[in-house]
Amino acid sequence: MKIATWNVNSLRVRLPQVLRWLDTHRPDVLALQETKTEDRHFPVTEFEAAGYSAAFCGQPTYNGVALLSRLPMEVFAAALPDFNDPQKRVLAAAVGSLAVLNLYVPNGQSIESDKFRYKLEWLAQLNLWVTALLDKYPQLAILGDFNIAPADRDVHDPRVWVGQVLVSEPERAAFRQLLKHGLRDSFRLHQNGGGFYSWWDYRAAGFSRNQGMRIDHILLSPALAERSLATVIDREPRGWERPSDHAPVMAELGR
DNA sequence: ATGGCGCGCGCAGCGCGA
Repeated sequence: MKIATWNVNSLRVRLPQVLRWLDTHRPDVLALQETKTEDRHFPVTEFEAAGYSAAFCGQPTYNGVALLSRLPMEVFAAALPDFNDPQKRVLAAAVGSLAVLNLYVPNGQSIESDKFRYKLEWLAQLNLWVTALLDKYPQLAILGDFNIAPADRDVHDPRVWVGQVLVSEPERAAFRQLLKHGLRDSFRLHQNGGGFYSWWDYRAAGFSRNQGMRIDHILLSPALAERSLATVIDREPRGWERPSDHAPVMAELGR
């Protein structure tokens, strides 16, 4: 089984690339973030023609998440519970024996910003929810754009980013809190080195110089981590014409 | 070196992303 995540930075613009990538890799589930697409405009028929059913939770201009699946899918949440938030950043579904939680974690903008406080509150509420989810769904995968580089090896030049949003200690502490539940960063089950990124700035030729960050993740519950065969960041679409600034990340599960 | 690009919105240029 293959599950994947991709921040597409507008599904309207990136639809041909998503269809191309699905056709090549045929994941069972693909979680999308930053669809920036209202539900009434979601390209359901295009994905159905490709063999995927779709669940989506969108809004105009900003945010928006979706799940594509080749297997029957039953949505059980479209928001963080007990957290009043108009921003569409969460979509959770049961797919076969798995529970899949698609997240678009707030960016935070800057440490001084109100948006940063919102990010930390959002992450705290997520941590509360994950405790309950793991009880109910032992086979839980949490995937998406976390907007957190967990460690300095996930940042091209940590000195430039010290104390900034995406790498600050409070954000990393929230990420570690998720791992304390027993969740594993699936990429790190298979690769210990640095220099592996999932996002590169459009500016300053970030991709061609591999100046990026690893902020898109697939976390696996203990039961799923045991089944983990591989997790790869596919850099290829980042090199296509008019790319998203994020690359897809895909995990392969055995048994 | 904090701009640099790309997106939506909407028709100029701004807010936002990371």
